[in-house]
Amino acid sequence: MKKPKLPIAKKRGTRQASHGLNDFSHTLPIRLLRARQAAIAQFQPIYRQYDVTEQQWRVLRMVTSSGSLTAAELSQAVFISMPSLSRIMTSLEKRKLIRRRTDQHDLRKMKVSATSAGRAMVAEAALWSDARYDDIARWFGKKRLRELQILLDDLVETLNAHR
Amino acid sequence: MKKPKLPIAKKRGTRQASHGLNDFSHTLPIRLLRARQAAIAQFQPIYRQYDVTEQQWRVLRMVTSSGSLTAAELSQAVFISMPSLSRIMTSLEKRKLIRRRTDQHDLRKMKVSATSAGRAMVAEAALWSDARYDDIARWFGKKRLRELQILLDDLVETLNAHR
DNA sequence: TGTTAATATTTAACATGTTAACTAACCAAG
DNA sequence: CTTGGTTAGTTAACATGTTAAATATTAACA
Repeated sequence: MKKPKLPIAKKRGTRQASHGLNDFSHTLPIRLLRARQAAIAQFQPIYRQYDVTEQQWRVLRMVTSSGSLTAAELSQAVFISMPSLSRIMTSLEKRKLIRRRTDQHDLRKMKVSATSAGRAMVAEAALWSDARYDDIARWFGKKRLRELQILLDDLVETLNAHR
Repeated sequence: MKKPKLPIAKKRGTRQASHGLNDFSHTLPIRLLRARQAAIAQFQPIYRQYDVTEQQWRVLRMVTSSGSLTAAELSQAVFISMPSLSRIMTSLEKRKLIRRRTDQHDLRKMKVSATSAGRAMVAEAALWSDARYDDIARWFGKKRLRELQILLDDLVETLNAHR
């Protein structure tokens, strides 16, 4: 309620960093998108090297680190919708990096697990990935990074509470 | 250089909200993705009502608020790649919400502008959109929201500086 | 001036995001 | 045991993200 609207954030010559709330091209969704792309870009060389997409990497890493999950559990964990996950699993299965089996106790469920080839690949790539993650923490500051993560989680919680 | 590697963040039974740095399923890219989806979800009713996607809305709003831009300028402003933008413009043009004309001074460039129908639609939808944005600021706290935005911008700057 | 390099946009090919429809298997009554 | 509702997963259809190639135009310069 109210709309003082600020003096339009005094357009500065650079037209760069105005942290205003209603500057189009700098809305919250766009900021989050930009941050995500910048973050992913840091890992791009690794994805290239192993010929996987960011999403495939998320799936592979999760499947490798957990014994064996159902598709639904995996979907939740890596935050990829079931339809997308279904396609990704098909492609990873073709490459023999993961395996899908129907659960013996509930024939609707699919248990997903990594092949030894998949495990080997992730083990190798994870070294680079972890190092990159440490770089980011060092450059940005561990404290600020943690602060950002908490804010992000809180934002999600707040928004989901109001739906 | 160095790898103290922390005591693996002492696995806690819950395996839920640890704000740790290397908990799969809670990496920075996934967190940013989740936050973005939660934010977009707040505006979904509006997109539905006007039958536009989030991206189309970004384009429409920017085109409407700026007199007339080139496709490249628009692409930068709304953070959508030229290939995607090209398709989006085609679809918005079919719906007669925007117009494309070749620049008279440089026949390579395309000037994009909103039709009066496009302007009318955005003017109406923007009321709802702005209200939603204010809601978010109120729920989450203006101060924290600004803090988050600054952190996001700084993260982008930091990451882009190290490429 | 004629060749070549650079710029702006589009198209193509493929992976993913999203919504809805579809299939198969479970499960709770009756 | 069978009807009807629910759950898990896939498929379909369409929009977008991404990379590379294609086109057209402009700029640079020998």
